[in-house]
Amino acid sequence: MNKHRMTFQRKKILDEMRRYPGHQAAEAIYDRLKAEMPELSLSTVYRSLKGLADIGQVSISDLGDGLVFELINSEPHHHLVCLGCHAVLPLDNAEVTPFFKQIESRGFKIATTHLCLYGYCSACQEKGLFQ
Amino acid sequence: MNKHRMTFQRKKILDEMRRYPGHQAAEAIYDRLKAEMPELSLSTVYRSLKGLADIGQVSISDLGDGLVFELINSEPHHHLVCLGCHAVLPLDNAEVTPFFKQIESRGFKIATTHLCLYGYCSACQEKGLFQ
DNA sequence: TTAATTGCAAACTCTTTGCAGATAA
DNA sequence: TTATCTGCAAAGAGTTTGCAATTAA
Repeated sequence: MNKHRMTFQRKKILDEMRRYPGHQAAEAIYDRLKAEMPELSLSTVYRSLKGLADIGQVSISDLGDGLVFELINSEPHHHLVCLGCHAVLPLDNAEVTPFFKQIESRGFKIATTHLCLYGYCSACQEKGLFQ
Repeated sequence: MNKHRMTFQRKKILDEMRRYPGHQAAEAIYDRLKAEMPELSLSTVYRSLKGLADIGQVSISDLGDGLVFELINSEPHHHLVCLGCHAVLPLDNAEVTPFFKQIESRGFKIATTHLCLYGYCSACQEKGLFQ
């Protein structure tokens, strides 16, 4: 496997990843493409994503819930997740960047582009919905 | 499952975790205990660790290479996980606290006590093991 | 042409579950 | 006593691999 071919399946997978930026499981991509490509197989999705990772178009990470794939150019995006009401609040990248930069200044190159912090929103704190 | 019993197996598992502090896979604990408890089963190790997590003695995380279990020490502790070599590097709480404090200053109370950031250690960056 | 890719099915690893007997409280 | 726990085996997820047919370059 030295040369990489841009097959119909891989084009479709890339298109689909552009349509849904951010981390995605192989099966999520597969499920959505399956509608228009009923003969597509999940192993092709896995192999294509690894192939796309080889040529630097896709990143692969295991963030603790199975492999997730992401287009290399996706914008960093972060969230605060409320354990009380399950609200998902945006966390501005500008707020995260200095923290990441500080860590990177000592040699560790951070790949995390989707940070999730868990806790309690102000409404749930007032309701006493924490610890 | 409302009450938790401190069985022989769970005592041994706790002892073993005290002997090897830090993140451990269930199978690693199982393999070591198997020597002196040949009848021990891996499912008992998994269930005991989940039981110990229920009563707050053990934490469970998935750092990208399967579940790992760790004795709880009340201190928040954070890690940098290398996607290249799976090294787990400590991230000092003092470095994380100001970032958390800043977010909390706007009303969101963070409950996350074990932050994991994924990326590439300096050795893997040199090897080109990223992107 | 021909090495890379595909779909399918089966294999593999890690984790969970059902069950009947054993045991801590 | 009795709800919880155990070992075993089997089931489940998620991911990978072998194979013969297909296809991009």
